[in-house]
Amino acid sequence: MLPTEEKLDPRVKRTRSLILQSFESLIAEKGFESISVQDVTGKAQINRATFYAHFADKYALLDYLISQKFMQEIEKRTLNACHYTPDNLRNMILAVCDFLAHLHSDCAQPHQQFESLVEGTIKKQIFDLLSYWLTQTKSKIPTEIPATVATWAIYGLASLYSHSKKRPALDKFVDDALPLVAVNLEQFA
Amino acid sequence: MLPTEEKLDPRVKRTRSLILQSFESLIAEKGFESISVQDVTGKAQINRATFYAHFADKYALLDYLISQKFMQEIEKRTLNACHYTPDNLRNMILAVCDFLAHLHSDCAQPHQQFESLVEGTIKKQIFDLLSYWLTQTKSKIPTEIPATVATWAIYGLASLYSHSKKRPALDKFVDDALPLVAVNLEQFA
DNA sequence: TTGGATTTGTTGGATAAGCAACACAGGAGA
DNA sequence: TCTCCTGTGTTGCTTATCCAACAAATCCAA
Repeated sequence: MLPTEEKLDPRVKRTRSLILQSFESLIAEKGFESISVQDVTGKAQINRATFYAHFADKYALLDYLISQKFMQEIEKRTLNACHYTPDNLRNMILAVCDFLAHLHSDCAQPHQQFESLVEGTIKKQIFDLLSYWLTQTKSKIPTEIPATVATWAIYGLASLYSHSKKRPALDKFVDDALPLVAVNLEQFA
Repeated sequence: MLPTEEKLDPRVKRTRSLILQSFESLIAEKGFESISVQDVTGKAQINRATFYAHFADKYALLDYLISQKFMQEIEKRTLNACHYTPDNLRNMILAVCDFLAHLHSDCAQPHQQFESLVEGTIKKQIFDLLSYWLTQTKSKIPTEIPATVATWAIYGLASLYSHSKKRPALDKFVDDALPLVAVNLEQFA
């Protein structure tokens, strides 16, 4: 379904990897908002023009980075090629919570702009994956509305969890939250 | 005198660096003799043809690597831009001993071929540096013969030191050895 | 507000790296 | 011996990256 590892020109892989690495460390160091494209290319030791051959701007780069990292989180739990079950849903919620929690500890001063960009990217990913799950069932039940509701609910829960001062035990948290999301998806189980 | 850091195309720097890194780790892993050019380019993730744009073969690569590392050892002790004094000579002997000792602990099964290639490369460097030192004096005394004698003596000493089962204290060793080399260079002091 | 400095995207032409194919040189085994 | 296999250098062509220069946008202090 998701061929993350395509056969690419080694130069392209190398350049992307250099860009991503330096971008990631710059985010940790000084925060997304204050990073310039020149900072990234300087640290990566690539030409600025080359950057623009890969990404439209630093927002596209952030989108790509976040997508990549989140996808890894999903693949780690082998949620990328399955269908809807309450247990898979539970694991997805865990994945999003983990992801956001790590993100907040890895990034300097997460400001509003950064947070909402991340939110957009992640919700897009969640929605696509959920939609895929729900269409795996033979029935022709429309998926857009339930997938939307679940997506927002899941992200909202993970956001709450990752921002809470003293984070509750994650398992307990998800135990409480899961039913409220699952109830909207029962027909696909 | 020795502009190690020229302004090069970043692609060239990157490629050389990748080649050197993978070569170094392969030497540590399986020894120089059994390394193929394909091993190096495979690990470095560069094209084999690109390798040949930089080095004639793996022997040229070894020569380059050893030269580089030795030069670093010399520069670390700021011996690259000075003239002959007994103290500088002492530091050079220390540098060669250190270099060979580290080399032997970093490389898998150092065989005869490897050792003699290293010897040739290092002696060339020592000779050039000594020649430079000796010509810094105003006098027109010929330098070739004394530089040669000192070069071989220094390398011989370092080889003895680095191969000895239980290495004696380096300072003591050099204290004993220094006068035997210095006696031939007194006229340049 | 103005003006200088910095950053942003973009372009055309130069150059390094990638790739596939080739002939050739050992080495191992039937 | 013959063949198979692996590694070596080399070549012509393609593609990605580099570079310098540019106009436009943005910022910031005077």
